Amino acid sequence: MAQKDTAQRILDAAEALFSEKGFAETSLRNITTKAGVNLAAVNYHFGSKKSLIQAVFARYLTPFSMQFADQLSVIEQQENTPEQLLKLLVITLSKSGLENPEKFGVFMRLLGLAYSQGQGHLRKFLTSEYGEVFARYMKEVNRITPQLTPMERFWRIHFMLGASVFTMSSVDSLIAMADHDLGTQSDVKDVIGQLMPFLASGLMAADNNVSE
Amino acid sequence: MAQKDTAQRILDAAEALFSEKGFAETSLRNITTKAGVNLAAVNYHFGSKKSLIQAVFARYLTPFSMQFADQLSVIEQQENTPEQLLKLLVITLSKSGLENPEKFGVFMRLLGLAYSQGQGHLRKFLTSEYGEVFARYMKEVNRITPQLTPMERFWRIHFMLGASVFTMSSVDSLIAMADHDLGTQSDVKDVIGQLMPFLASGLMAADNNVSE
DNA sequence: TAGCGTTTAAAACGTATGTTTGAATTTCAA
DNA sequence: TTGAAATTCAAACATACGTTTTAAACGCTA
Repeated sequence: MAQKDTAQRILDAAEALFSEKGFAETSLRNITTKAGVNLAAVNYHFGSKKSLIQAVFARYLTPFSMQFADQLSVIEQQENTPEQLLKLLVITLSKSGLENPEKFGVFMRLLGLAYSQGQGHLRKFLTSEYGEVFARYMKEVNRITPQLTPMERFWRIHFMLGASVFTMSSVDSLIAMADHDLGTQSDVKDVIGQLMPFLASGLMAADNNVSE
Repeated sequence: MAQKDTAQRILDAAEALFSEKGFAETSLRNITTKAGVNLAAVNYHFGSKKSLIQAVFARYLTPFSMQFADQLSVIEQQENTPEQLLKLLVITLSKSGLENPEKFGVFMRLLGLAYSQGQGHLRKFLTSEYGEVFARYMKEVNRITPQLTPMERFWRIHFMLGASVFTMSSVDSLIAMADHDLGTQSDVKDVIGQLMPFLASGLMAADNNVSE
């Protein structure tokens, strides 16, 4: 290798800039300047900007999905609470290259972008690569929520995902806002501590027959 | 006017394209082509692309915030349930130019973009224009959740906002997914019906002292 | 109708983007 | 050490962007 590892430094710079400004707003010149590599290195190592975006996700998601598949084998053979299933996600995230809260926030921001900005290629790439593991997790959610209709379960999962992604996408500025407004001093772990009972309660909420 | 109303047709086209592709991904040529007007008309009527983005939001939010301020005066003088406060939001949204679900989805998608893509000018514009009404609403939330610490309340509000924005941002494709997977046939009203008890339950969730 | 401010039109400007090129350089096994 | 492959580099390419310019067309009032 020439000086360290060009491809990895490109990934580092790209992931940081993507999570800050989005995909279209981040130019290859931004990335290569921050990475300290030549402009053409992106197309040499990754082929195109689209492939680079996919590679940024793959670096997180491939180790995560493997770790997650392992943990699922355990969970699948016991009874679980909603909090346990949620904790499995959080713990696996922290064991697959996302140990420090900063990386975690970046990852969640990327995940949010994949939903809001990912037009076609990203969506297809993600579902084709990691759809299977997700399906196994959903089976466990079904097991612990037999009282829910499939429709209720479907939507509540997405509500939970939305609350998580939205919050963690801008968790730094939200923490700053909270600390400023409330005089507290929180970190990402505190936020996750607040988030989990909220999600569990929402998932298990009583019937939604609201009287007019 | 020349043929109909150039400025309004620009706003229509811009709002549709912004909500589909985001701000940076939508060019003025996309907008003016869809609107059937000349390229220079955007800079003539709005001054710049940034001002156009702000104008797209103002067209929704200005009538909404006025309607909302009125409704708040009523709410402020009675006891309310979480569901009532949530319903106030939904109803006001549907009474201020967002009556049909399609428009509602577009609006929520724009709101999500304002969070994830709005760098500086949008954030400043929104808070300076509509921050006051939001503060009044928060006062009512405080009233009905005396058992929550300020920190719990702060985070749960953002969790609720996140679930709403995230879901409604891509509500069309989520509905399509649900209908495909479950064989159902839902609309935006159904999703809101699912969302409200989820949010209310999350907001009122019991203490978050999770045992290890 | 004459005149004036408003609005539209087509074209061009300067800049920034993703990508490609071809030569220079580095790497590493033979 | 040598030579082929892998990598880096500066430069240029073609394209798309936001914006500006200049002139023509329109709408309205006097």
